[in-house]
Amino acid sequence: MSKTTVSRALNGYPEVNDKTRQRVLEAAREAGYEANPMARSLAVGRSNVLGIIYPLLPADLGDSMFLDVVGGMSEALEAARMNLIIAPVSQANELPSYEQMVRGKRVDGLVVSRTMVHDERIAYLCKAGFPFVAHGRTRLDTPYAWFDYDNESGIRQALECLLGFGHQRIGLLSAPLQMNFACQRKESFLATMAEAGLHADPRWMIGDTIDRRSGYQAMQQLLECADRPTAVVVDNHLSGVGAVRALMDAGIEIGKEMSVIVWGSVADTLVGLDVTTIDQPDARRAGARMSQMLLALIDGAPAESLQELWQPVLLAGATVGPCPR
Amino acid sequence: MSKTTVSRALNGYPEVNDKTRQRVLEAAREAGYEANPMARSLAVGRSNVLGIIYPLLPADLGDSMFLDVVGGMSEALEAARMNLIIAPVSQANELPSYEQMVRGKRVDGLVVSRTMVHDERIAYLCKAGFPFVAHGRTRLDTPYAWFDYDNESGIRQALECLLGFGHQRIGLLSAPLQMNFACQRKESFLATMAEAGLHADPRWMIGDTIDRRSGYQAMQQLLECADRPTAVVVDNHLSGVGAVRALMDAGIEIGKEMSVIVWGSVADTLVGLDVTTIDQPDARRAGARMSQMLLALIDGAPAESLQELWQPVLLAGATVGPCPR
DNA sequence: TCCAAAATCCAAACCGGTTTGAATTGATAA
DNA sequence: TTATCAATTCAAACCGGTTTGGATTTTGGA
Repeated sequence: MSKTTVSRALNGYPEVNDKTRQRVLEAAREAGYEANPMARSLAVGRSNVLGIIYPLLPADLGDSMFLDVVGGMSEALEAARMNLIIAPVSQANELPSYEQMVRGKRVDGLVVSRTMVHDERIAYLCKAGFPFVAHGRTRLDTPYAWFDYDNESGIRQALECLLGFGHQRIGLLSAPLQMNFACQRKESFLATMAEAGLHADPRWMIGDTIDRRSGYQAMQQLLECADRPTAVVVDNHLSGVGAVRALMDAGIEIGKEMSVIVWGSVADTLVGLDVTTIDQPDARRAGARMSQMLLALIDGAPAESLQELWQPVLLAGATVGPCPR
Repeated sequence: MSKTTVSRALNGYPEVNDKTRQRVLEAAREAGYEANPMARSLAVGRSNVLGIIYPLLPADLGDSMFLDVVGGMSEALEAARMNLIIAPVSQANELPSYEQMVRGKRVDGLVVSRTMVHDERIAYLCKAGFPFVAHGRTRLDTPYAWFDYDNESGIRQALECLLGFGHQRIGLLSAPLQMNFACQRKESFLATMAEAGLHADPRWMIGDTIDRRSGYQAMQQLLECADRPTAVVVDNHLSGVGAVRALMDAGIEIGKEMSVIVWGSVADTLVGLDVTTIDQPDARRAGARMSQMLLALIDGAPAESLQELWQPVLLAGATVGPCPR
């Protein structure tokens, strides 16, 4: 029996007799044989693996949502008999890792997370013509596949809520503005405030708050303002945790003296305080969707047909109350 | 110029003229050439990749320590020009994934996390003679490489602390006892209590508390006891968060009416409450160490020389106080 | 019964590297 | 000058599969 026939029998090609196929399958099972995936992907030019390059930040980042998204991706891939790998890599090596992945053809497609406004990783993948789905958008002329939550809508919901409670002096804590989500959320913040005829005081908008410590410090800084705001929106949940903690430590009554809305689910993190949040629901389903999009892209679907915007939801908690005085 | 020479020039073999090597390197750089890792590992039988198979639990598990460990592993590997991949996989497919990894030789070695008392994954890897390091120990006759924190010492420290405060009625919330750490911690708990001449009431020892919800419910159950304990040790941090929350909701004054010690850093999670914890310091360094151990193992070091036990540290917080009257 | 078409099988080429063993070149010693 | 040995280089085999193109067998219809 030749290699050819065995290969065909195992891969379900039609030009092999049923009886022969049975014999082959039987023998394979008995010997515990399984094709060497290296050899296969070398021959076939496809690895049946999708990848995520995960940049390791210096600070802590217990990004619980990340694991959910990955979980969803992975589940969806099991049905397609594909695998997912995560390659954690120090931030400095991120771009080289992309080049390595692409040139080495270790994976058939990539998911790019934490998109920047101007993202060299995405620029590289576009230039190289390598299939990818961006988790979050970026500034780019050529069409590309992306999945994102609607930053504008989320901020608008939050501000409408605060405005409804009579707040007029509203602050914003932003992640670094090179990050696309931070940029979009800030722009939406400014636009919505302007529409409402309100002044967005620059002293109330603090940037580069991406972890607990910086969130804590930013809120402290805000509290020192002579005429501090009566409400604050925090654009990422780690900063949100720090900011809330700063309020607690300062003895400020949250939801009365100062209202707070945080983007991202703090519910899991902050025990004993029901924070009003802008929530991105269905993280797991989102991951599954991204897998499907990437598979479709690899199968030749046009990138411009693979762009999806999901809606965040404002979850009312106890950290928003009427504007004091 | 032949393939042979090029291959040797790029891989730094000595039997190639310096002038030739320079020419090759130059040309390679210019063409942006890089060897196809598939082809290489097919030929060489080594992939230069280490792996972790990450079982996706049904419930949430923002296991922040996991990311730190992975970060440390990855950093240590960059020096050795190797890569790390994490393959997330649904729990049911875990063992098949191990078989696939091993047979497919996709990785040169594996780290097994969340070890069980009787662990079929480890049994399989031993039988297959595949290099691995266990993150946590297991019950096994043959020697194997492992890295772990000293469960007995941690529990002993916690109990000595509580005993020092005069507590005698002490409860324990345990993760499922098939998990090795839970089993060891419970055994240490029983042993230490016995040594102190104290009775460990079965009603105060609750099992299967592995996430926030189960931790919450377990603590509720404990509170319903007619003669409830005055102190509780929780053997994992997610349950700890739930347990603390239950105390808060029940209006119990933590550290006065009820003392609590939690294994694992809750510090990040519980804002506004300084929990006494049994901490496993240096998660990042621990990851790095595990990488080194695995590399040594692959290079032929004997498994029995690669067993390392680090010491947890009791971090005093505000959740432990004198035994109430 | 015989022929064409379809079904089935196989040998060989290929994927892109590494490694073996032999051949060529250059240098040193007799 | 020549024999000897080391330094270089290269052709070919190999890793373990897939795929092409031709050969062989079966099937179906005239």
